Amino acid sequence: MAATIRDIKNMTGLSLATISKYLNGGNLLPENREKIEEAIRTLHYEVNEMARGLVTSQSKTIGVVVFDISNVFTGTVLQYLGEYLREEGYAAMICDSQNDPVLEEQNVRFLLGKKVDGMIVMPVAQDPGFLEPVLRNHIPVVLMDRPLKDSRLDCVKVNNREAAYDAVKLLADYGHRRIALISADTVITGQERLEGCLQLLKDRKIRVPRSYMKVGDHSIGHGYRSMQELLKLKERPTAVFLGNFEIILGAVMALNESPYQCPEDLSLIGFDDLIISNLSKPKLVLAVQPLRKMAEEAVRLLLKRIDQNRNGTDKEDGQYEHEILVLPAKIAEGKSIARCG
Amino acid sequence: MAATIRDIKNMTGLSLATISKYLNGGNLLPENREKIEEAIRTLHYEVNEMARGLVTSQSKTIGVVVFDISNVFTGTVLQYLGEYLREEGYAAMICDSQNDPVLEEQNVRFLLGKKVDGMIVMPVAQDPGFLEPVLRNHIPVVLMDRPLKDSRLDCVKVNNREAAYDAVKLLADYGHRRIALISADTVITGQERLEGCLQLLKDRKIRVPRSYMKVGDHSIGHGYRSMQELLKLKERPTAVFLGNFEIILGAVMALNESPYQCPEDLSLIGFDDLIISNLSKPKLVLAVQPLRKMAEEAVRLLLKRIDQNRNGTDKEDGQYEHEILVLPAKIAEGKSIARCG
DNA sequence: TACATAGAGCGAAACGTTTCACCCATGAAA
DNA sequence: TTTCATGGGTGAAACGTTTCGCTCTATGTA
Repeated sequence: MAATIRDIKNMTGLSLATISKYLNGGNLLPENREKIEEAIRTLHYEVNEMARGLVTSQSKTIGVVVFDISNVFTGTVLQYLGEYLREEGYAAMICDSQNDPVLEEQNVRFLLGKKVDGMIVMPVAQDPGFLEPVLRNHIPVVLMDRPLKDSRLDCVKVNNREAAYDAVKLLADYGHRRIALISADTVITGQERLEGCLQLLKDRKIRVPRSYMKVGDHSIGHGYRSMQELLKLKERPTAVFLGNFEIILGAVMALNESPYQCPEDLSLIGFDDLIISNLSKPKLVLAVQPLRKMAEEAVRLLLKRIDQNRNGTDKEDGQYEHEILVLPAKIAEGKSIARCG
Repeated sequence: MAATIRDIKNMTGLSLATISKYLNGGNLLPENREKIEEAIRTLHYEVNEMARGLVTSQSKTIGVVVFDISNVFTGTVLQYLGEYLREEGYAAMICDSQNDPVLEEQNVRFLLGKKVDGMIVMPVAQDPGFLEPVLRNHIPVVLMDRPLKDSRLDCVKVNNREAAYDAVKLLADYGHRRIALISADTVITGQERLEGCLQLLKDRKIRVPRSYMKVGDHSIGHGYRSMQELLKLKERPTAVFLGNFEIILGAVMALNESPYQCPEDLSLIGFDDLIISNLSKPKLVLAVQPLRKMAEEAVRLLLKRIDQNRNGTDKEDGQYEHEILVLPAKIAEGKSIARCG
């Protein structure tokens, strides 16, 4: 039904090889170039990527596996990933793991069957075992956001520990000593941020009562309940660190329902995207992750690996030194922190 | 590098045809079946979908084009779509149009080049022209959420008009007469909801002052500002209809920052997902869209079309009667509406 | 003039499947 | 005994590209 290269051959009288050369940007006489272009136009010809893929053994398709597609963080990253991949002619096959390691493993196998040229993975599992089939097939993988303990895996992440450290430092610099943390220990990013917070508190010799440590998961509910509980304490904190977007959302809701004001009664600093800073009042001080940059670097790194693979540049057994790219989250100014004492 | 059907042939002594038959679920002697299975296991064989696709001219891939991947509504729909497609062995290639009609058109062409078997589109353009190349190639398309004026296009959507009508009716039934609307006219769904609201107000002979009509877009900002303005009016409304998720988010934030309480001072009813009902207090009354059902039906319909296409069941020129599936949004109970007067 | 060189084009083989038409037993029905 | 269907199996031709090695012509160089 659809036009093929052979139709163009019949129309122009040129050979298949020449037409193929044209399609792949080779040199030919302007005259022939013209002919081919006209044929393509009138025939509505489009390259059949499956045939091309069969011979080049490249699908020009990247598998993307995300821990949860239905949240804003993931959505934003996917948006940027899509952009950069498209620029390079790659399509993204996106699979959602719904925070389920079993589903995640299935996703990886599924994409492998689809012959993707590479994968970008935001993992849910803490153990890299599920990537074994990918590595065995020498398909390049780049992790995002969450590193895994395997020396063969590249990763693009954010300096969670340092950024969280700096965030709490800011609170301390403003004179706060009663600092509460609402964060998560269910994922590595949360753990790292927590570590950063605690490190600073230790460095500054600031004691944190048990009741100020609200460690749960990255959910609206956890943020909401934790903030409610904090506000009920006899000795309320004067400042709170909020570990991610969902936690911020929940915590701010709880605060707004209370009689307390930010920053007069409570200073806030948050970690994550900046959409929220536009809507919350006063504007929140935030450690902002460079999502766009992360996506760009992940794509760049993955495409580099793919290229290395094709040119056999990789060492014996497809082993190369893995790269861990750590991008800095920057503190964006706002008005949610008041001087204390 | 990777094992092929030919390796299996060499290992088992069977013919290519027989092995292919096995792969596609044909009948063979248990003995041979056994042999093949062992060969597959030891060779780590996996079907090369590109070769298969080339001869069957099926990629087992569906293109999904969404107006904006970075919001929760889209994310949730994508999650469900992915599930159902996967069940049928299809992968999803997702493209984000970033609310830009130009990008949308590019996305469609790009996916066409990738030889997708069908497309699911949540469109940004109001004009169906950008789907022309798809229709010309006889690739089935199913629209979601937003119908387009073209008799050849199937669509799965929600009864926005009726649900909005019912939502406002509920407010009226509770005795409210000063009802404000925060909604959008920039997309067809918003327009339909608006129409539903206005129809009821007309039926009940309830007058709406200009200042109660907050028509903008489906954004947090619009919800936030509109609510602020409504609360500043000398004659405040006693109830407000909130047109979608983002508007709810913004409006509730603004309300929480104000001295007014819901539902004592202001009754609320919202349109969209139910994540928010868990977090807002009091629990919001919502017209909930059956997102899961929508995804299921869209996939079912699309796969039906693909099947019809293959079996040549479609009428001359690939014309069949299009289907517009309208699913009911249901009002979910909550506590955000108080009796009035 | 002779000779190398580069550019443009060509034919044919390959990529890894599916599928068509055909073959051969085997066993049941006539 | 012949005929016929049936189940399991086969070889070879597709599918639509890319790519390898070759030819031919024109151009520049000695």
